[in-house]
Amino acid sequence: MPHPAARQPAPTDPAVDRLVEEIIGRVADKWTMLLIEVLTERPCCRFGELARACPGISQKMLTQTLRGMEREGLATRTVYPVVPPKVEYRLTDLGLSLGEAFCGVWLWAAANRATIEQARRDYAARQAGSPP
Amino acid sequence: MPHPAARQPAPTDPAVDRLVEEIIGRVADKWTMLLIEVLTERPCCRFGELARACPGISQKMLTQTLRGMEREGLATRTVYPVVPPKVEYRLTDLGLSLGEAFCGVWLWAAANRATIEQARRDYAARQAGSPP
DNA sequence: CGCCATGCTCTCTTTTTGGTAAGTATAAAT
DNA sequence: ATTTATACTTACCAAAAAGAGAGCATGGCG
Repeated sequence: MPHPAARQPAPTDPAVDRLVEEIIGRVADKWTMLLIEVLTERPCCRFGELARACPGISQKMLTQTLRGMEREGLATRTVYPVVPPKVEYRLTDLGLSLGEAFCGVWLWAAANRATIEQARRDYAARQAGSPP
Repeated sequence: MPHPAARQPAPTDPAVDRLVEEIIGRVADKWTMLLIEVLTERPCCRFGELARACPGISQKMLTQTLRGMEREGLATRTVYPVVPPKVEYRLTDLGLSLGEAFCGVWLWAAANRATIEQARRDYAARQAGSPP
């Protein structure tokens, strides 16, 4: 999605584009982003800690998201063979760098919040006004 | 999701956080991103042009995504009352700036493509190796 | 007259996603 | 002997998202 001027020297290879889109699709979901945020602030967390830090997430989604992050190389999972079980999660450098990259979108959203809310109101007003 | 060091002067208000997350959820989907890319490269497109530029998108999804972008203030929709119908879409400044913000993630994905693919292979190998 | 082009909109079906709840393993504590 | 804690996994079900395909409006064209 880069601005033309910002695109890397490499030519726009459609195959690369598709791959990048797929990666973004896998990586840019709500829970992954939240977990990256949590793990950036507290670099080493157990499963239960993460669950408490993500209000509203179900165990299933948490497990699923963490497994996905592990698969994509964003986080590591360390199992201590003790009982009761203990498992720790950390971001990899890759995960950390994704957090930084996503930072731009986060700041954009924060900065343009008011504009977007106004746009929604305008849109709603137009919808209500024109049909009659 | 900002890095602690990069967070804006404003304190981390949880209400703002939730709003920002919601905005990102609405704005950061596959088709919206693709459309922003297309409309950045070719600033004024008709519906049919956009459909052709997004291989695999259904009419329904295209309409739906464009309406969403209009609602959030990312794009404008101009209807020419002719027959057959003619409708033109353009990015707003907000839409353009989102493209720029998202550029960071795009570049991250492009730059780390190989690393991620390797991570996936490693993960798959670990899965295949340990169960037995 | 009949057909085409365009940008939808509507309905129906399939796929995907996510929630809930129960089950598992095991050592230590009571 | 029973309970507790932890990190899952599995089965089942409901809701949401997406795809397929038909229908619509209408002026110009042959």
